[in-house]
Amino acid sequence: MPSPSQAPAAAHPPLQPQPTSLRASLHDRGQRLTPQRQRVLGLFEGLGEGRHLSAEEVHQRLLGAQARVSLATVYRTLRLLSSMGLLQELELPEGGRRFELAGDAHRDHHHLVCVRCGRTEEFENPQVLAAGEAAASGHGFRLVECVLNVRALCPGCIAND
Amino acid sequence: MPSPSQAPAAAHPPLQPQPTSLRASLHDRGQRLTPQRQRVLGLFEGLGEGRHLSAEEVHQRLLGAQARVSLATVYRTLRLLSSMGLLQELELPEGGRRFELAGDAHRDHHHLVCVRCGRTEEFENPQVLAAGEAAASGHGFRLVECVLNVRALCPGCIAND
DNA sequence: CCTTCTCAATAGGCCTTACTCTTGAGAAGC
DNA sequence: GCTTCTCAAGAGTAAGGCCTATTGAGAAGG
Repeated sequence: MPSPSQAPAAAHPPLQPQPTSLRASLHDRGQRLTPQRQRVLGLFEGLGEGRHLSAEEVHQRLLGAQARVSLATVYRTLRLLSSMGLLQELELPEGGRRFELAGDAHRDHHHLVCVRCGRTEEFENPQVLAAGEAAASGHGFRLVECVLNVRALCPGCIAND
Repeated sequence: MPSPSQAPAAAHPPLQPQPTSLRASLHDRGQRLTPQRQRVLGLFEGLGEGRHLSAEEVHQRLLGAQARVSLATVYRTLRLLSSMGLLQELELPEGGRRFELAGDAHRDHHHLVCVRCGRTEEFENPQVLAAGEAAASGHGFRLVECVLNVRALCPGCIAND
Protein backbone atom coordinates (compact mmCIF):
# COMPACT_ATOMS: atom_id res chain seq x y z
CA MET A 1 0.00 0.00 0.00
CA PRO A 2 1.42 3.40 -0.97
CA SER A 3 1.95 6.18 1.51
CA PRO A 4 -1.38 7.79 2.30
CA SER A 5 0.26 11.21 2.34
CA GLN A 6 1.11 11.14 -1.31
CA ALA A 7 -0.94 12.04 -4.32
CA PRO A 8 -2.21 9.11 -6.35
CA ALA A 9 -0.78 8.86 -9.84
CA ALA A 10 -4.07 9.37 -11.60
CA ALA A 11 -7.55 7.87 -11.72
CA HIS A 12 -9.84 9.29 -9.09
CA PRO A 13 -8.19 11.94 -7.00
CA PRO A 14 -9.29 11.74 -3.38
CA LEU A 15 -11.67 14.40 -2.19
CA GLN A 16 -11.13 16.73 0.69
CA PRO A 17 -13.67 18.02 3.16
CA GLN A 18 -15.06 21.38 2.09
CA PRO A 19 -14.35 24.51 4.09
CA THR A 20 -17.85 25.91 4.21
CA SER A 21 -19.09 22.41 4.68
CA LEU A 22 -20.66 21.95 1.31
CA ARG A 23 -22.10 18.81 2.80
CA ALA A 24 -24.16 20.66 5.36
CA SER A 25 -25.32 23.32 2.95
CA LEU A 26 -26.57 20.71 0.54
CA HIS A 27 -28.14 18.73 3.30
CA ASP A 28 -30.18 21.70 4.42
CA ARG A 29 -31.67 21.83 0.96
CA GLY A 30 -32.36 18.12 0.87
CA GLN A 31 -29.60 17.60 -1.63
CA ARG A 32 -26.65 15.27 -1.73
CA LEU A 33 -22.92 15.57 -1.62
CA THR A 34 -21.44 14.00 -4.72
CA PRO A 35 -17.87 13.70 -5.97
CA GLN A 36 -18.77 15.85 -8.96
CA ARG A 37 -19.99 18.71 -6.81
CA GLN A 38 -16.94 18.54 -4.61
CA ARG A 39 -14.66 18.57 -7.61
CA VAL A 40 -16.28 21.54 -9.23
CA LEU A 41 -16.15 23.57 -6.08
CA GLY A 42 -12.61 22.41 -5.37
CA LEU A 43 -11.57 23.55 -8.80
CA PHE A 44 -12.66 27.10 -8.07
CA GLU A 45 -11.02 27.04 -4.68
CA GLY A 46 -7.75 26.12 -6.26
CA LEU A 47 -7.81 29.05 -8.66
CA GLY A 48 -5.76 32.12 -7.97
CA GLU A 49 -7.44 35.30 -6.78
CA GLY A 50 -10.31 36.62 -8.84
CA ARG A 51 -10.02 34.10 -11.61
CA HIS A 52 -13.14 33.00 -13.32
CA LEU A 53 -14.07 30.13 -15.58
CA SER A 54 -16.71 29.34 -18.16
CA ALA A 55 -18.66 26.12 -18.07
CA GLU A 56 -16.58 24.71 -20.88
CA GLU A 57 -13.35 25.59 -19.11
CA VAL A 58 -14.55 23.89 -15.97
CA HIS A 59 -15.37 20.84 -17.99
CA GLN A 60 -11.98 20.74 -19.69
CA ARG A 61 -10.07 21.21 -16.46
CA LEU A 62 -11.93 18.45 -14.74
CA LEU A 63 -11.23 16.09 -17.62
CA GLY A 64 -7.59 17.12 -17.46
CA ALA A 65 -7.57 16.32 -13.75
CA GLN A 66 -8.72 12.76 -14.46
CA ALA A 67 -12.18 13.52 -13.16
CA ARG A 68 -14.78 12.36 -15.61
CA VAL A 69 -17.71 14.76 -15.24
CA SER A 70 -20.26 15.22 -17.98
CA LEU A 71 -20.89 18.64 -19.43
CA ALA A 72 -24.53 18.53 -18.41
CA THR A 73 -23.46 17.96 -14.85
CA VAL A 74 -21.04 20.84 -15.02
CA TYR A 75 -23.86 23.17 -16.04
CA ARG A 76 -26.19 21.80 -13.38
CA THR A 77 -23.53 22.07 -10.73
CA LEU A 78 -22.55 25.60 -11.63
CA ARG A 79 -26.18 26.62 -11.40
CA LEU A 80 -26.57 24.82 -8.08
CA LEU A 81 -23.47 26.27 -6.48
CA SER A 82 -24.46 29.72 -7.66
CA SER A 83 -27.92 29.37 -6.19
CA MET A 84 -26.30 28.35 -2.93
CA GLY A 85 -24.20 31.47 -2.99
CA LEU A 86 -20.91 29.62 -3.19
CA LEU A 87 -20.21 30.73 -6.72
CA GLN A 88 -20.98 34.03 -8.32
CA GLU A 89 -22.11 34.39 -11.90
CA LEU A 90 -20.35 36.98 -14.03
CA GLU A 91 -21.88 38.36 -17.21
CA LEU A 92 -18.92 39.47 -19.25
CA PRO A 93 -19.88 41.71 -22.17
CA GLU A 94 -17.68 39.88 -24.68
CA GLY A 95 -17.44 36.27 -23.63
CA GLY A 96 -20.29 34.23 -22.30
CA ARG A 97 -21.25 33.53 -18.71
CA ARG A 98 -18.47 32.91 -16.31
CA PHE A 99 -18.29 31.87 -12.69
CA GLU A 100 -16.02 32.70 -9.82
CA LEU A 101 -15.81 31.77 -6.18
CA ALA A 102 -18.03 34.02 -4.10
CA GLY A 103 -17.10 35.34 -0.70
CA ASP A 104 -13.36 35.05 -0.97
CA ALA A 105 -13.50 37.08 2.22
CA HIS A 106 -12.42 35.23 5.33
CA ARG A 107 -9.45 33.18 4.32
CA ASP A 108 -8.24 33.25 7.85
CA HIS A 109 -11.05 32.39 10.12
CA HIS A 110 -10.22 30.66 13.34
CA HIS A 111 -11.83 28.85 16.21
CA LEU A 112 -11.22 28.63 19.93
CA VAL A 113 -12.96 25.60 21.37
CA CYS A 114 -13.27 24.56 25.01
CA VAL A 115 -12.28 20.92 25.32
CA ARG A 116 -14.43 20.53 28.42
CA CYS A 117 -17.77 22.18 27.65
CA GLY A 118 -17.61 22.82 23.92
CA ARG A 119 -18.02 26.60 24.10
CA THR A 120 -16.72 28.12 20.89
CA GLU A 121 -15.37 31.56 20.06
CA GLU A 122 -14.17 32.81 16.71
CA PHE A 123 -11.29 35.10 16.03
CA GLU A 124 -9.07 36.38 13.27
CA ASN A 125 -5.34 36.80 13.24
CA PRO A 126 -3.34 37.90 10.23
CA GLN A 127 -0.19 36.30 11.67
CA VAL A 128 -1.80 32.92 11.27
CA LEU A 129 -2.53 33.65 7.66
CA ALA A 130 1.07 34.74 7.26
CA ALA A 131 2.29 31.49 8.80
CA GLY A 132 0.01 29.58 6.46
CA GLU A 133 1.37 31.46 3.46
CA ALA A 134 4.91 30.77 4.61
CA ALA A 135 4.29 27.07 5.03
CA ALA A 136 2.54 26.85 1.68
CA SER A 137 5.20 28.64 -0.30
CA GLY A 138 7.93 26.81 1.59
CA HIS A 139 6.56 23.54 0.22
CA GLY A 140 5.78 24.95 -3.21
CA PHE A 141 2.05 25.08 -2.53
CA ARG A 142 -0.32 27.93 -3.33
CA LEU A 143 -2.48 28.85 -0.35
CA VAL A 144 -6.23 28.63 -0.60
CA GLU A 145 -7.43 29.07 2.95
CA CYS A 146 -6.23 28.39 6.43
CA VAL A 147 -8.12 27.50 9.55
CA LEU A 148 -6.62 27.37 13.01
CA ASN A 149 -8.34 25.28 15.63
CA VAL A 150 -7.28 26.16 19.14
CA ARG A 151 -8.34 23.61 21.72
CA ALA A 152 -8.44 25.15 25.16
CA LEU A 153 -10.24 25.45 28.48
CA CYS A 154 -12.74 28.29 28.79
CA PRO A 155 -12.86 30.61 31.83
CA GLY A 156 -15.88 28.84 33.26
CA CYS A 157 -14.25 25.44 33.12
CA ILE A 158 -11.00 26.78 34.52
CA ALA A 159 -12.92 28.14 37.50
CA ASN A 160 -14.72 24.84 37.89
CA ASP A 161 -11.40 23.05 37.84
CA MET B 1 -33.16 27.10 21.09
CA PRO B 2 -30.09 28.52 22.81
CA SER B 3 -27.07 29.70 20.90
CA PRO B 4 -24.98 26.71 19.89
CA SER B 5 -21.80 28.68 20.58
CA GLN B 6 -22.43 28.96 24.28
CA ALA B 7 -21.78 26.54 27.08
CA PRO B 8 -24.85 24.76 28.39
CA ALA B 9 -25.77 25.58 31.95
CA ALA B 10 -25.15 22.09 33.22
CA ALA B 11 -26.36 18.55 32.51
CA HIS B 12 -24.38 16.79 29.83
CA PRO B 13 -21.63 18.96 28.47
CA PRO B 14 -21.18 18.42 24.74
CA LEU B 15 -18.14 16.50 23.66
CA GLN B 16 -15.46 17.67 21.31
CA PRO B 17 -13.57 15.68 18.71
CA GLN B 18 -10.30 14.35 20.09
CA PRO B 19 -6.96 15.56 18.79
CA THR B 20 -5.25 12.24 18.27
CA SER B 21 -8.53 10.87 17.05
CA LEU B 22 -9.31 8.72 20.01
CA ARG B 23 -12.05 7.36 17.83
CA ALA B 24 -9.67 5.91 15.28
CA SER B 25 -7.28 4.52 17.87
CA LEU B 26 -10.09 2.71 19.61
CA HIS B 27 -11.50 1.51 16.34
CA ASP B 28 -8.20 -0.07 15.39
CA ARG B 29 -8.41 -2.12 18.54
CA GLY B 30 -12.01 -3.08 17.90
CA GLN B 31 -13.17 -0.85 20.70
CA ARG B 32 -15.74 1.92 20.87
CA LEU B 33 -15.78 5.60 21.40
CA THR B 34 -17.95 6.41 24.40
CA PRO B 35 -18.77 9.68 26.15
CA GLN B 36 -17.05 8.41 29.28
CA ARG B 37 -13.79 7.78 27.48
CA GLN B 38 -13.90 11.14 25.80
CA ARG B 39 -14.56 12.87 29.09
CA VAL B 40 -11.74 11.18 30.94
CA LEU B 41 -9.25 11.99 28.22
CA GLY B 42 -10.62 15.51 27.91
CA LEU B 43 -10.14 16.03 31.61
CA PHE B 44 -6.44 15.32 31.35
CA GLU B 45 -6.11 17.50 28.28
CA GLY B 46 -7.57 20.39 30.18
CA LEU B 47 -5.06 20.10 32.98
CA GLY B 48 -2.10 22.43 33.14
CA GLU B 49 1.33 21.15 32.19
CA GLY B 50 2.59 18.08 33.96
CA ARG B 51 -0.33 17.76 36.31
CA HIS B 52 -1.40 14.31 37.35
CA LEU B 53 -4.50 12.83 38.92
CA SER B 54 -5.44 9.74 40.89
CA ALA B 55 -8.41 7.61 39.93
CA GLU B 56 -10.44 9.07 42.75
CA GLU B 57 -9.61 12.62 41.70
CA VAL B 58 -10.66 11.87 38.15
CA HIS B 59 -13.91 10.50 39.48
CA GLN B 60 -14.60 13.53 41.64
CA ARG B 61 -13.79 16.00 38.92
CA LEU B 62 -16.07 14.29 36.47
CA LEU B 63 -18.90 14.31 38.97
CA GLY B 64 -18.21 17.99 39.58
CA ALA B 65 -18.41 18.60 35.86
CA GLN B 66 -21.90 17.10 35.74
CA ALA B 67 -20.60 13.98 34.04
CA ARG B 68 -21.90 10.91 35.79
CA VAL B 69 -19.21 8.26 35.38
CA SER B 70 -18.95 5.33 37.71
CA LEU B 71 -15.75 4.67 39.62
CA ALA B 72 -15.35 1.26 38.03
CA THR B 73 -15.46 2.90 34.61
CA VAL B 74 -12.89 5.43 35.69
CA TYR B 75 -10.51 2.64 36.62
CA ARG B 76 -11.22 0.73 33.44
CA THR B 77 -10.78 3.81 31.32
CA LEU B 78 -7.54 4.87 32.96
CA ARG B 79 -6.17 1.43 32.31
CA LEU B 80 -7.37 1.48 28.72
CA LEU B 81 -6.00 4.91 27.92
CA SER B 82 -2.69 3.97 29.48
CA SER B 83 -2.48 0.79 27.46
CA MET B 84 -3.12 2.89 24.37
CA GLY B 85 -0.26 5.14 25.30
CA LEU B 86 -2.41 8.22 25.70
CA LEU B 87 -1.94 8.37 29.46
CA GLN B 88 1.13 7.57 31.44
CA GLU B 89 1.02 5.87 34.79
CA LEU B 90 3.07 7.38 37.59
CA GLU B 91 4.05 5.42 40.68
CA LEU B 92 4.57 8.05 43.34
CA PRO B 93 6.38 6.76 46.42
CA GLU B 94 3.99 8.37 48.88
CA GLY B 95 0.56 8.53 47.26
CA GLY B 96 -0.91 5.82 45.15
CA ARG B 97 -1.00 5.45 41.38
CA ARG B 98 -1.47 8.57 39.42
CA PHE B 99 -1.95 9.30 35.74
CA GLU B 100 -0.91 12.08 33.46
CA LEU B 101 -1.25 12.86 29.80
CA ALA B 102 1.51 11.17 27.81
CA GLY B 103 3.25 12.72 24.84
CA ASP B 104 2.49 16.33 25.61
CA ALA B 105 4.96 16.87 22.79
CA HIS B 106 3.49 18.31 19.65
CA ARG B 107 1.04 20.92 20.73
CA ASP B 108 1.54 22.69 17.48
CA HIS B 109 1.31 20.26 14.69
CA HIS B 110 0.01 21.51 11.39
CA HIS B 111 -1.18 20.29 8.05
CA LEU B 112 -0.89 21.47 4.50
CA VAL B 113 -3.48 19.80 2.31
CA CYS B 114 -3.91 20.04 -1.44
CA VAL B 115 -7.54 20.80 -2.21
CA ARG B 116 -7.24 19.19 -5.61
CA CYS B 117 -5.42 15.91 -5.12
CA GLY B 118 -5.39 15.46 -1.37
CA ARG B 119 -1.61 15.34 -0.97
CA THR B 120 -0.74 16.20 2.62
CA GLU B 121 2.38 17.62 4.23
CA GLU B 122 2.99 18.32 7.87
CA PHE B 123 4.89 21.20 9.36
CA GLU B 124 5.52 23.00 12.60
CA ASN B 125 5.60 26.68 13.27
CA PRO B 126 6.04 28.24 16.69
CA GLN B 127 4.39 31.45 15.50
CA VAL B 128 1.16 29.59 15.09
CA LEU B 129 1.40 28.33 18.64
CA ALA B 130 2.07 31.88 19.74
CA ALA B 131 -0.99 33.11 17.89
CA GLY B 132 -3.03 30.37 19.51
CA GLU B 133 -1.77 31.34 22.93
CA ALA B 134 -2.58 34.96 22.25
CA ALA B 135 -6.11 34.18 21.13
CA ALA B 136 -6.68 31.89 24.09
CA SER B 137 -5.46 34.30 26.74
CA GLY B 138 -7.22 37.17 25.00
CA HIS B 139 -10.52 35.39 25.57
CA GLY B 140 -9.61 34.13 29.03
CA PHE B 141 -9.02 30.59 27.84
CA ARG B 142 -6.12 28.31 28.71
CA LEU B 143 -4.56 26.74 25.63
CA VAL B 144 -4.44 22.99 25.27
CA GLU B 145 -3.36 22.44 21.69
CA CYS B 146 -3.61 24.13 18.36
CA VAL B 147 -3.86 22.73 14.89
CA LEU B 148 -3.58 24.77 11.72
CA ASN B 149 -5.10 23.39 8.56
CA VAL B 150 -3.78 25.05 5.46
CA ARG B 151 -5.82 24.26 2.38
CA ALA B 152 -3.77 24.82 -0.73
CA LEU B 153 -2.78 23.64 -4.19
CA CYS B 154 0.29 21.44 -4.42
CA PRO B 155 3.05 21.97 -7.00
CA GLY B 156 1.81 19.12 -9.16
CA CYS B 157 -1.71 20.50 -9.34
CA ILE B 158 -0.47 24.01 -9.99
CA ALA B 159 1.52 22.71 -12.94
CA ASN B 160 -1.48 20.78 -14.18
CA ASP B 161 -3.58 23.92 -13.94
C1' DC C 1 -22.79 27.54 -30.40
C1' DC C 2 -24.19 27.43 -25.68
C1' DT C 3 -27.38 25.63 -22.45
C1' DT C 4 -31.16 22.81 -20.75
C1' DC C 5 -34.00 18.70 -20.91
C1' DT C 6 -35.11 13.41 -21.02
C1' DC C 7 -34.65 9.11 -18.97
C1' DA C 8 -32.55 4.84 -17.49
C1' DA C 9 -28.81 3.57 -14.43
C1' DT C 10 -26.22 4.78 -10.48
C1' DA C 11 -25.28 5.92 -5.93
C1' DG C 12 -25.72 9.08 -1.59
C1' DG C 13 -27.34 8.65 2.75
C1' DC C 14 -31.21 7.76 6.15
C1' DC C 15 -33.18 4.06 8.68
C1' DT C 16 -33.51 -0.34 10.77
C1' DT C 17 -31.41 -4.54 12.64
C1' DA C 18 -28.32 -6.97 15.13
C1' DC C 19 -24.13 -7.79 17.39
C1' DT C 20 -21.15 -7.17 21.06
C1' DC C 21 -18.48 -3.85 23.48
C1' DT C 22 -19.42 -0.82 27.68
C1' DT C 23 -21.41 0.80 31.63
C1' DG C 24 -23.21 1.08 36.46
C1' DA C 25 -23.79 -0.91 41.04
C1' DG C 26 -22.31 -3.54 44.18
C1' DA C 27 -19.68 -7.69 45.65
C1' DA C 28 -15.20 -9.52 45.96
C1' DG C 29 -10.20 -9.46 46.04
C1' DC C 30 -5.79 -7.83 47.77
C1' DG D 1 -8.89 1.58 51.48
C1' DC D 2 -7.95 0.99 46.74
C1' DT D 3 -8.77 -1.73 42.71
C1' DT D 4 -10.89 -5.34 39.98
C1' DC D 5 -14.64 -8.51 38.93
C1' DT D 6 -19.70 -9.99 37.85
C1' DC D 7 -23.66 -9.49 35.16
C1' DA D 8 -27.82 -7.50 33.31
C1' DA D 9 -29.07 -3.27 30.96
C1' DG D 10 -27.53 0.10 27.71
C1' DA D 11 -25.34 2.02 23.73
C1' DG D 12 -21.84 2.41 19.65
C1' DT D 13 -21.58 1.10 15.05
C1' DA D 14 -21.19 -2.10 10.91
C1' DA D 15 -24.17 -3.99 7.45
C1' DG D 16 -27.92 -4.16 4.49
C1' DG D 17 -32.30 -2.25 2.46
C1' DC D 18 -34.67 1.34 0.40
C1' DC D 19 -35.89 5.73 -1.43
C1' DT D 20 -34.99 9.16 -4.44
C1' DA D 21 -31.51 12.71 -5.77
C1' DT D 22 -28.02 12.71 -9.24
C1' DT D 23 -25.41 11.44 -13.20
C1' DG D 24 -24.19 10.54 -18.19
C1' DA D 25 -25.24 10.56 -23.04
C1' DG D 26 -27.49 12.42 -26.35
C1' DA D 27 -31.54 14.98 -28.14
C1' DA D 28 -33.76 19.33 -28.08
C1' DG D 29 -34.27 24.25 -27.38
C1' DG D 30 -32.92 29.01 -28.18
